Amino acid sequence: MLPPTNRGSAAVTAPSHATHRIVSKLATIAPLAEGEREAIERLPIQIKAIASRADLTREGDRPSRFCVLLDGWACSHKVTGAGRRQIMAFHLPGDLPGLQSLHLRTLDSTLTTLTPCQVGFIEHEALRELFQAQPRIAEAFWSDTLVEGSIFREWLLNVGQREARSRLAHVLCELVMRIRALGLNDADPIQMPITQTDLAEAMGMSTVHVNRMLQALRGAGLITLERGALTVHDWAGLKQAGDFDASYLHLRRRMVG
Amino acid sequence: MLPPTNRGSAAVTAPSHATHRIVSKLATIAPLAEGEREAIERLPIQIKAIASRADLTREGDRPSRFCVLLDGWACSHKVTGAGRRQIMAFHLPGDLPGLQSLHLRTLDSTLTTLTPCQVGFIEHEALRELFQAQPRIAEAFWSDTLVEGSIFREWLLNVGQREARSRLAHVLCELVMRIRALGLNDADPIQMPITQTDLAEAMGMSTVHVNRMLQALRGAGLITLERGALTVHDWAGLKQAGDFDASYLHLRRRMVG
DNA sequence: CGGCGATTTGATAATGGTCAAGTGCCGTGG
DNA sequence: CCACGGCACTTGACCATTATCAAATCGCCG
Repeated sequence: MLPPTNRGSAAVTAPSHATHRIVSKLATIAPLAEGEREAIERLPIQIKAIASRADLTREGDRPSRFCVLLDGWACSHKVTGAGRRQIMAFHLPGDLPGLQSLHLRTLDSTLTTLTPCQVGFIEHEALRELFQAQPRIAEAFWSDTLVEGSIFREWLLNVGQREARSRLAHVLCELVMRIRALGLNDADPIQMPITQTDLAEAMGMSTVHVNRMLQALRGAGLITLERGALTVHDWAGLKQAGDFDASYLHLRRRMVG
Repeated sequence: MLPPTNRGSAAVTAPSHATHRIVSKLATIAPLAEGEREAIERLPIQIKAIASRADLTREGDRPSRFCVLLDGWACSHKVTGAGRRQIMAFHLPGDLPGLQSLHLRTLDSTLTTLTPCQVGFIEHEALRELFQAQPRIAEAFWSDTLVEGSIFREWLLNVGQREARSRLAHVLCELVMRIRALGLNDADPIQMPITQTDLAEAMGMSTVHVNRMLQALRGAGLITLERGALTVHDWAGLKQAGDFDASYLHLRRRMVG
């Protein structure tokens, strides 16, 4: 009668620190009443430790549950027939990657960890019941998927229209803003555990060119990025270089200038 | 006591042919019960005729209503600080562009007509009331925004990773599929009232290069596109050239091979 | 007929890709 | 403690795709 053993640690009832991450994330976007927060924190969640560079779900899967990233970084990506990879989104702690599976039958991108991660899994059914009981919570989750859409649009603008240096600066600005909005890493340097190849695949450029553009930004005195640690020396300059305006993130409170 | 005159025709109660467009569109994505269809068709809608190349809503607006495109083509786009435009999405009849404004305070892209259009406007309030009465309808609308997100991801892959010829073929495949799925234009040639400059701005390439790539596709015997009329001579070949797989459109019924 | 926008063509240039090789960092195992 | 191996990063040389600029043609509408 013992629970089945799983790879990684598992707990079916919510340690509230896990579901609380969801509340914090949603709170950056939509207002939540106290009762709503509590209801979300009572969601049954199963927590697992996942290794770095492991696929959580794949394109075409039809999962019966969705993920909450509790700790670590992940990304969603797709690959062309010619084998070229595009990272569609970087996921930070609190993100709900693949929430779309709640309403769309099949997943259209692959979800992969970039670092070792703590991931929470919540059954669609549990969320659906919660939505029935408290429809306003559904609105908050819906808002989250809408913000995700807004970020995709900005990425499309970025990849389609901005030249390499500006494109890179823009992505760095976004990551800094999102990390700060979560209150994860307020002090410099900011932990940014992704490779230059990851950045390249997110921006539709070659790794070599990312390297050179990083050097350009460093040379201009805007940033340093070494061993996964980013220091922004000139936030205004970086914003300008990246043509960055945070409104597309739809954050309720602005953190940095 | 006469109703105020508007540019274009206006009617505050729904002619069901207008709201029926919404039902048809949603039905391509999510199943709807008969009662749900009827409830949607009773939504109060105000219909206006809009000229070609006119902005319906702009980035930063906070509208109290959202649009249904009833007839004609439109697009959403954003502009970089350097003045370069990216079209984020083409909107066909039945589309609900800017539905995001229901939950996000400000719009993050500009909605512009590409042809003369018939547009329906529905107050957010009316939709919110409908969602309260029939939560399953909210799911259908949510699904629509999720499919929109899926399309953005595919566009990102397209713009970021596919070379020009393939990128163009992919966009054409998508438009053909979406038009066919709506049952708008089953016969060849397909009306495609957009300029090569529009295509260029959607794909992040120059107009000149779009022109050359169109010639390449024509030279390969795949299509002809002249005066807004597209004929696909070799659908399988076009799909292959565009590395096209329609699953990201999340259509419930597949129309074309 | 005139004019304007859309399309087409040619010539030139640049951004950024590819290829190849070398350096540095870090964890593993002897 | 040190040698090894692998991966990330860096650099240089070369080149391809695609942008830009300029001008001509076409088609449509008034």
